[in-house]
Amino acid sequence: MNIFAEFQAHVGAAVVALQDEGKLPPGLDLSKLAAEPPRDVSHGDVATNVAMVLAKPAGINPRAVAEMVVSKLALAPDVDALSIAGPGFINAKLKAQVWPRVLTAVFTEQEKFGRSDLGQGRKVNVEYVSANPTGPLHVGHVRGAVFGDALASLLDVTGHDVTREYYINDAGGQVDVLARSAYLRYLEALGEDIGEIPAGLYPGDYLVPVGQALATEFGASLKDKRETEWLETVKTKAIAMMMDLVRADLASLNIRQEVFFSEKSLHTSGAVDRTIAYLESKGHVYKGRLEKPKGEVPEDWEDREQTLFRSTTLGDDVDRPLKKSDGSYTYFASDVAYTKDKIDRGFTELVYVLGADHGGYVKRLEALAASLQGNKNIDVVVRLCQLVKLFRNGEPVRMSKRAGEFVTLREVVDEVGSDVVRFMMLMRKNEAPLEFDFAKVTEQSKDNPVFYVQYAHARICSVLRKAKEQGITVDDAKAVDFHLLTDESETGLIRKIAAFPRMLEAAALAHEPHRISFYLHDLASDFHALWNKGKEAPQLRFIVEGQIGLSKSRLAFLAAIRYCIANGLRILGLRPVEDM
RNA sequence: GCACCCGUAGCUCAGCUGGAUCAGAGCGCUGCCCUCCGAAGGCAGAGGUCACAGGUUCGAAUCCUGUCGGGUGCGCCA
Repeated sequence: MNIFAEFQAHVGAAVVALQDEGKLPPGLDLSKLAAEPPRDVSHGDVATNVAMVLAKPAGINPRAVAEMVVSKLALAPDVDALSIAGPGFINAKLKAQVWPRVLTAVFTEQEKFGRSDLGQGRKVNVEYVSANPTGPLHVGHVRGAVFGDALASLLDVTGHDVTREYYINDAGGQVDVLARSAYLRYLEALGEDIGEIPAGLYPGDYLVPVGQALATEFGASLKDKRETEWLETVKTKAIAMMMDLVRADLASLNIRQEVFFSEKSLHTSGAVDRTIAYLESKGHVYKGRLEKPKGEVPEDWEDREQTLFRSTTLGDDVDRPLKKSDGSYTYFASDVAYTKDKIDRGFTELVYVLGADHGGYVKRLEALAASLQGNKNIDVVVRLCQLVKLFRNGEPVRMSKRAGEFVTLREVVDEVGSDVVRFMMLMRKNEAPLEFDFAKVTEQSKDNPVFYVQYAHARICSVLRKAKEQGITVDDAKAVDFHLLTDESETGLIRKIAAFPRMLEAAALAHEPHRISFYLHDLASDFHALWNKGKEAPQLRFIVEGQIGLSKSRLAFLAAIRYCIANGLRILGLRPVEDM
């Protein structure tokens, strides 16, 4: 149940009715129409901007439009009073009966409360993490991983057909480096003294098990061969083992992607050749020269003719090379085929969650989709996640890339827990940098938002337990009289609950899961306030001595708040706790 | 040089895709609230020229242009 969506539907119907009567012109664009909670509760329960939206295209002044719409809306169910305010806002006060209905809806929908069909089953591909398979994930990957996962869940509950995907960069030079590094560990496992790991190779000891596995599987058979003979074998094994590592890291954060897409497969299947030939036939590929880069010029820069993707005509800054000087394909060439593959799989929205350092990549991804979409309409949504700055007791945590001395994802999760990591990553807009202090996020106080929200949930559970001990239980919404909830702080909370579905839709449209975190913090805050009110005003407590009817309605009300918090937390990928 | 992101209270940040007495929350500071459902909480006070200057319209923290400041990136790495 979404009172705002319902009201908006009434408004839409009113407009149609007025058009039928010839009072409003046909063909008006209603896409900007909104029904939302007013800033100030004293204005009412729902507000709509119809009049302002339609005034100009209809050529009628806003107040007049508002009056016409009001005359129709007066007949709508649940509407108690309407008023026109300011430049033409229509404020509606809803009948008292809606609030009990909201609570009844939550109580019956339970885990499903908040879901919607906003996306109408649209096929959305959410690609996130996609870290090179050369080692365990580190802190730099955490934010994108959590963000992508939460966003995918958010799109899922709002009616999208979501696929969570990881692109494995298993085709470039860095996996050759991986193979050479693993080969050293293989020699080590065979008993050779390998000494210090040479610069340019991966020194991390997470490759030791790979060496051992190679030794077990192949014995000494790879030992005296030339690199060209063992490279593929070692590479395949190493990548497979690194991906197991990555999957385990992700699992520690409760993340499970369903598709792991291999870049290499795009080359072996001929998809890269095919797609580039296709683009060529469409005139998007040509031979030409690029201007010298303006910033720091690479040492080996040379002016040469090359195969280019004409992305500038589709909004990019420069055309993008598809082949290196040695004739092999660039990384971008793989992306051409990969994008085509996604489109062929039926996705019409491609979401990319990338690190902020990939900002320069956005335009070419958009250009790519535009060149490959054919008669479909493909939306590309790129979300960039800013850096996470690590602190411990206010002091920045130093990291050195040398000697594999970076903080791993696993270390962070092991220290503070998956729930804390996830919530903290979502307490900021993705474009804003984020500070993460190991000490603060595990603090058990209101300063810690994760704790604060979980505490509200646990407190509710505590009351429900206590009530049960006293023999008061609520199983059926019909047996509850929600009209008994009349205190301001109660109705305020009910309004907030009623806004939950709308909040989710808005967050999904904006691709901003952090809104859920803020909503939950807000809801928890209102709840804690109500709780404390009961200390001074005993009649506001949830369990009121001698008043079973009132107590039951309060308990059912609490249960509704609980569903809201729990559902929100689950979308963010946290487990609501009943006890702490 | 160009592109993208950011600039809101002393600090960390929200601001619901242009809405209304809208300039907000938390921390920090000051003063309060447990005989009582979990004080691991709550209430109240103080604090800002929304970086700056123009523009768009009924209306701008939000959109456009320019300036200043911070971050990221800029062919043959992935």
